[in-house]
Amino acid sequence: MQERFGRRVPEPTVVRLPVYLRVLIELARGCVTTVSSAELAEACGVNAAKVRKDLSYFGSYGTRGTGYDVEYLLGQVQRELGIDLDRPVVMAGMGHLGHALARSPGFAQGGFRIVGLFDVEPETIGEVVAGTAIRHVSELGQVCRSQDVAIGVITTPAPAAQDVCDLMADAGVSAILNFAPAVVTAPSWIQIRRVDFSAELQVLAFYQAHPEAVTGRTGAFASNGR
Amino acid sequence: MQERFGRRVPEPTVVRLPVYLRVLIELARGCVTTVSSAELAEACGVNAAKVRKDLSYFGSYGTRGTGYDVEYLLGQVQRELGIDLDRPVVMAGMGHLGHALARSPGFAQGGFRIVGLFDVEPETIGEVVAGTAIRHVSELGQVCRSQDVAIGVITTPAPAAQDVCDLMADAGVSAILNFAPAVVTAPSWIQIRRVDFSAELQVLAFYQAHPEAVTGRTGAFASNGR
DNA sequence: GCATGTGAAGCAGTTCACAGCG
DNA sequence: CGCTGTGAACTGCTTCACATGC
Repeated sequence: MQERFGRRVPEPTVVRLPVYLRVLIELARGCVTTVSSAELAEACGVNAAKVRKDLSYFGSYGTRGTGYDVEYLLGQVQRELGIDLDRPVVMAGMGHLGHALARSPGFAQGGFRIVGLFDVEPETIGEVVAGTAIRHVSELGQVCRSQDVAIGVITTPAPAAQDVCDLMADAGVSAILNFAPAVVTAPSWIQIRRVDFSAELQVLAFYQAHPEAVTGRTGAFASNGR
Repeated sequence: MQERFGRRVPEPTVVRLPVYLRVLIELARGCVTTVSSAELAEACGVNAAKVRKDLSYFGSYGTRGTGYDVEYLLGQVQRELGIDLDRPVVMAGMGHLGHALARSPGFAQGGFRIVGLFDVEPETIGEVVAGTAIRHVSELGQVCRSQDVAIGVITTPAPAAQDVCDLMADAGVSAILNFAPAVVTAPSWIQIRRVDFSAELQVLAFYQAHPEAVTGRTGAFASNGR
């Protein structure tokens, strides 16, 4: 317990951390001071054992017989997610999706700072979104390098996604969040996560067509009985 | 082999199907007629054994010694995903994100048909997006019931998400795709998938802070060596 | 000969169940 | 006494490796 390095953290655990964080913020806002693993689990739609195991990868943050102190646990989860650090981010593709995401509270809230917004359309270039002017994508490399940007977000149409990905890779970006409906490839040291609207719809459609295949997930992505 | 029911399909397999579909469409467009599991795997960023196992859940679509016929496999994957069917969908929350998604090609392409767009802002109501006029959210229930809508998409700000979810649940929707940065709950028979921009960023941030924890995923969401 | 399809082996994440401690 | 923290059991996805069949 309580080792910053050592125990390998399973990816599903990492993916659940933001969910815990969101619920903890909600609890703190509601002036709840203490929460048990069972209550936290309920609110996140997971089970209590999973909550305890997940948290145990990072340390012993609870009090036996009582539960977890909301404020303290909140701080610990934030620290684990590295939210206290400042993380410059660039985004390419400033259509509606780019606009929506650039303005979303998720950025500032997570310690992410937009240092560059890019597009190719002459009429959008110069427009200021979330306090940053949209520039031509040809400037992406220079901005990334000068500001030491590690995270890039792709919100272009599918055909442009791979080109933008290549630009980001060349500019030294080491993590890419790809919203374009395309599979992009990059050198193996670059971490890519895809967020794919139509793929998600298709998964729902699959389970509509095959109700017998529904895994009774009570996971972070599922619902549970009110 | 070749049983519509019987073998349980693992969820990770279901999630990969849309990726295969996307790559197959790309191959077909490029007039590629045949593909091996190794080639398909390469293009999707997974390994060949996984491709073969995944496809085997649905039938024997390949030819030994040759590979898979692209057009035929494409059709089979589409059929498995139920894309041939017509699926009415409603969406609530017509800000930038709603606009972007409503216009995205993922809808029509996947057999999804928008039958209702909803918001509460007087100035957006009446606006026509993707051929459908935005209505007040109070009409959501009536539209869902009359058109037998099974899939709902939530693109509202976080505070409205649970209310909209409740409306959809009451209206008989059985699958919800939630883009709002909030954890919503619904009766257990409703399937919910969350798509959370800031959570994804936070996951990337975690791995930036803990490079040693990176699982060498060559998954559908990762990259591989060009 | 070559690539699929698939049991069997391996491994990772989940769940159990209880010891430990406030 | 209650709830956390965790080894151990379990479940299920992934990977292997090879028989099968074009």
